[in-house]
Amino acid sequence: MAHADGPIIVQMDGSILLDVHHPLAGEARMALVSFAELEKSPEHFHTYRVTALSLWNAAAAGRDALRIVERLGALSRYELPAPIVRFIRDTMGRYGLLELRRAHDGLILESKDELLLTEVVSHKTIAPLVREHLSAFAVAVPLLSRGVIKVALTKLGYPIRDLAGYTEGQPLALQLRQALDDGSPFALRRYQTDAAEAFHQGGGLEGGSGVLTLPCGAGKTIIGLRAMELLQTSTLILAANVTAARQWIRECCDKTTLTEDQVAEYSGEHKDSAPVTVATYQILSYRPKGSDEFPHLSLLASRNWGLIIYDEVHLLPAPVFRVTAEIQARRRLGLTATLIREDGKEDEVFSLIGPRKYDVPWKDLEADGWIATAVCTEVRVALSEDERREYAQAAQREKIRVAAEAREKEQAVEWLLERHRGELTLIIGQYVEQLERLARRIGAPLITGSMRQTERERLYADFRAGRLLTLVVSKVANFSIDLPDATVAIQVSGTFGSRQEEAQRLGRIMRPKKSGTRAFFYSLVANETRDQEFAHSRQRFLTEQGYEYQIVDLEELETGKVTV
DNA sequence: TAGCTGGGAA
DNA sequence: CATCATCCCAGCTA
Repeated sequence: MAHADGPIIVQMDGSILLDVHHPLAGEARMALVSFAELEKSPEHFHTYRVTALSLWNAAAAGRDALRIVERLGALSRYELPAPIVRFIRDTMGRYGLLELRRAHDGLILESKDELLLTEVVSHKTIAPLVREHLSAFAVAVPLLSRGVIKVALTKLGYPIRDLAGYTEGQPLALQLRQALDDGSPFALRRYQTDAAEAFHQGGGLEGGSGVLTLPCGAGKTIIGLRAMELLQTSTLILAANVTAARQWIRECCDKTTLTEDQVAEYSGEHKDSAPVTVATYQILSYRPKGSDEFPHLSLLASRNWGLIIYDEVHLLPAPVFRVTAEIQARRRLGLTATLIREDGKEDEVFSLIGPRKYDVPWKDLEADGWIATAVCTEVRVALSEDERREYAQAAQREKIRVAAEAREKEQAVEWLLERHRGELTLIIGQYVEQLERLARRIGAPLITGSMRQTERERLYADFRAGRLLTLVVSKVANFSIDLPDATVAIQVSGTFGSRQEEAQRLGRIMRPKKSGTRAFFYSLVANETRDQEFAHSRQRFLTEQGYEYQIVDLEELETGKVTV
């Protein structure tokens, strides 16, 4: 039932406006995030959109279309447009109309809807995969087509419920430890147990493939280890870089009963294999030039893996997708902070790894004290007259850089450093030249990709120990998990619209602090330029998670008109 | 055998 | 939309 003063407005085109100043805005956002995606987040009204994929994820999580429509109606200011109600019902209703089951030597695709089955199997992407027509309600499909057919049917709009089950994999006994080497007790947090359980439940059929989304610093690794403990089987872990890979190895040895010889690294440096093997995505997608072979992909078939863990699953490269399509009988766990792929292949993650099984909102962890309370501020600076002229004359792509490198950002950095004097501060940016200039000006060391690892570690150690309070870092901050945590982060420039990157960078200051302290995240933006557009695009994911950016002008800060 | 450098990839 | 990371490998030195 619509209310004259509801917080949301559902429009004919499928967009949903949320009045962020409404008293029920928080509640509405929580409801929306479970079945819609945030598209834009300007100051007063945020725009969400229900998409097929967001609805299927909701359906896979057991949500009901009627309940969603009811909830939407209750929060809506006006009567829901009929086409939207229909879209939600139809889309969610299509999830699981087709089912895939295991037969003696292959797979059976079946549906209670005879017409639907006839229609999809005659489609040009599906027809070649059909081996035999068994009845009006079922066709036979070869085992190896399991992944391909799932991708094809999701693209057709009829995602399959995959009930074909899994191979058990080679058994491997392991337990999480009760206490660590230093004697401190080790126990899972509630949401970690729940997330692993959500992945596992349903046991042999539906459970065992899917994605868990958790904030940076929520302990994704621990959840992976718990999944291994639930399954007691040999496991292949795929990580985004060697630092992360080694982190997994350390955690396996520290926090489970696995011994060092049971855990191996498979990377450019080491090509070892063990019941638990950790490999990088890059080595799997390595192809010698001129060749069309992937020499290391055979790792996936080299052992009878019972579980494959995809760390940072949003980074999964194309060749790994292809093999993943062929190993659909292995249990698959995807872990990520955002699930957003900047290349738009979310539907393939959905089809090949599995639907989202559990989602821990950032604000929930904040409320429970597992991550710090973050205060986000967008600080606007002006272009100088010279810069304005340069900006006006520059070609489209040049404009981006001119705005991103606005000199007044340096002044803003100095002001903020003064404001947070004595606190551990990271200054993060995208252009090395800009960062070099900035580092010189404030007299702080700069870390970029070209600095050797040993040198970086020395600076990180100084920073951690508090001997060094300010550190300027390039995109190294997007990747390395060994980067120390700070209480203040100042972002001077970033990749076009990358929500992933913004989340990572905020994550740098999210480790829980001593009680009472807060973490500060500043994003510096050049006024009246494309810098703004990019900044807002980047902020979308965190806005979806309930973070609000206070917008201030540098001038207002300097004159004391506003405080942060 | 280890450690560094540079090229190429995605 | 380009920039800057990363990684892997080959080839070199010691």
